[in-house]
Amino acid sequence: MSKRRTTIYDLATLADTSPSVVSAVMSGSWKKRRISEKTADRVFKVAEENGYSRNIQASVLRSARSNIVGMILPKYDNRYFGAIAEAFETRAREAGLFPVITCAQRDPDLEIAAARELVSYRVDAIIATGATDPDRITGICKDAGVKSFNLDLPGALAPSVLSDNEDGARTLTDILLDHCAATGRSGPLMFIGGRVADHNTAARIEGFRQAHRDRGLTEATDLILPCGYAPEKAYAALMSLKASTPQAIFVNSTITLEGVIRWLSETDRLMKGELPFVCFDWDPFGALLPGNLAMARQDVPKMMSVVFDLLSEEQNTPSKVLVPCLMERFP
Amino acid sequence: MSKRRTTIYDLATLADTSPSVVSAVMSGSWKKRRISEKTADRVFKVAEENGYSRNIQASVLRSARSNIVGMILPKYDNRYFGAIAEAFETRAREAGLFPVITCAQRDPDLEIAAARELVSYRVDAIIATGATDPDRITGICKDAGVKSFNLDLPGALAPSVLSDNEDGARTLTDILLDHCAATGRSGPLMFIGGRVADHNTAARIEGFRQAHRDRGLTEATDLILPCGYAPEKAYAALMSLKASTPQAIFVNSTITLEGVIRWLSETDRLMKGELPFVCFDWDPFGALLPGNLAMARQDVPKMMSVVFDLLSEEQNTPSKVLVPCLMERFP
DNA sequence: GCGCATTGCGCAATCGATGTAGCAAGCAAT
DNA sequence: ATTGCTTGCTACATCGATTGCGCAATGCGC
Repeated sequence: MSKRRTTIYDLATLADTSPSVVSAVMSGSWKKRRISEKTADRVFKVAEENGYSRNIQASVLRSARSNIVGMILPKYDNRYFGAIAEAFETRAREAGLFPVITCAQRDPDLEIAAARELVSYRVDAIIATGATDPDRITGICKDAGVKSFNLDLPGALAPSVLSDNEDGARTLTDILLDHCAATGRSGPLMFIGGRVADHNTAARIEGFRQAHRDRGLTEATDLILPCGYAPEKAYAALMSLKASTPQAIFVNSTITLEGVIRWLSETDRLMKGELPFVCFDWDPFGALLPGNLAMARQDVPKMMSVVFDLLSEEQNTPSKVLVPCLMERFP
Repeated sequence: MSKRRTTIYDLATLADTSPSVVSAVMSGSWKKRRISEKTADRVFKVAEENGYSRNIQASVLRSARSNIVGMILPKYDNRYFGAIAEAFETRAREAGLFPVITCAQRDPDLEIAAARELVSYRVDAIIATGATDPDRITGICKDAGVKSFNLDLPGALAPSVLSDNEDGARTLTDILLDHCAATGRSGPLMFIGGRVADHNTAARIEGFRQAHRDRGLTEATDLILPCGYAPEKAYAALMSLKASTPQAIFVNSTITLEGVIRWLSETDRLMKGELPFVCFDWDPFGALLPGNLAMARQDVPKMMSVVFDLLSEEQNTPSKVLVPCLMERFP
């Protein structure tokens, strides 16, 4: 272990040339530097033979740009964030950048620590996904001259890319209401999951309300339960329901859906498909559960596309892009 | 953007001291280096005021160790790999290391490229998770004097940590066989998903067979379908079933389960819970599907524990640790 | 045989942090 | 007054790659 690694100086000696030439050859800038093909081949050969690997730290130290992009992600425990992680890595590589993801566990302090850490690594940009305090992260980036972007949750100080939550929620609610009308259900709908302070939850509640208003219905406010995202929270909220159970449910995320399903299952309502529901966010198994009418699948590839377009622009001014959700409807 | 960043030289001027002192203070080694508390406080203050952030590239370049650990992961699209990613990040941070995960999309070439890239970043160690060719990765690491470990799939040249696939499969099969006996089913069981060349699939098939042998049964070999992990593959395999349908199914992964469930659902068998199954790997929604008898949940925290214990050891000699699965049984 | 352009390459400074070696000041013991 | 030790700090070389500048050699036209 830990033998000294081959450097451009070693290769220069072996290829009987200078470190500058080796550097130029290995970094790909050798044509611009007018290195002859013959010399370049010689360098490539000895590099190959000696298992040379460029020291990126040294390279980054010297040059201004690091070609590293950082992403702060809350969790890896659902398909949405998993898809974001994969799409991010793919696009970053396509753009010739090295992707670094760091998971902040939905912990505000960890988010800030992660941002500082990424800045220490001299990343060219940070994408803050679902951050609790995006503007604070943007602040840290600005101090260091690092571009920053918000994904999934918007901030006021940097470009933000997110799903059109309001429109998605309106469509989902329409599906629920149509189904109720068709099956002769007339009671109130329930909205469960999320936090009111959370931008996305607020937007989805607004969409939920609007769908009601559009039909001249007044939704029962007491059936709106933004009890947090965690499955246990939703489960507890449902168990302690005082009022009569709802006719149908709008579930705010797949994480919340886990709790809802547990409740449905334990109260013997699941298999009968007795209680129709829709869900914001998509999961392949969740899609197959009885009673599931539709899921709003967020368009991750499109969102990431927009982010990387913004990334390639020179300036880094606040803006907000809404990406429509894809609707997955089940028979 | 891209204003010049504050360095230890700037801080040295501002705090009226030398760069060495600033370096010692910022790296935390100032007590050992006998810097007075007064001076240290002065440095801390100007660092704070100027939003100083240490240049890790410069630091790593100078010192031998980088304190970066890399992980190569196939995908982020299921709970198992998601849990691995999170556990890895958590443990790495606890150990004072910076975690970098890179996703190789189950692509052998990308795996190798990823290994080379991580080596370029001078990582102290690489954990290859579910790699198609772990020994090749170990080779690249050895050339560079980097420690390497295999997770989930074993290699011959580096320490390997994986689930006890054979034992888990045997237990799962026992559950299936018990259920069949109790419900008067006597036909053959089916094993579906995975690849025979894949170590884990082979081990699980062995466990599956053993459970049969232990009861004096001869399982029908033609019902062992290692058709790959992808949902579509499993779906296609099931659709083109010539023989009579099996009495019960052993599903080799949650990814494969997606295809199985689609088939069950489309052939109208799912909701009736007509076809009992078990599954290697766990998923919260999958756990609630009708007919699901049990899932083998791999003990990710324990596996990661073992990996980091090995990581802290001096040598890096091949070995193999099997971690038992946790069984989740459903009523 | 002179001037000028082009080709191919090397020199040396530089990026920012680290740590060894060494120096000056202060104090105590002899 | 001298020696020896501690304290608190500074100077400087170093890690490995990059890059502006310059220099020698060659080709070409006249």
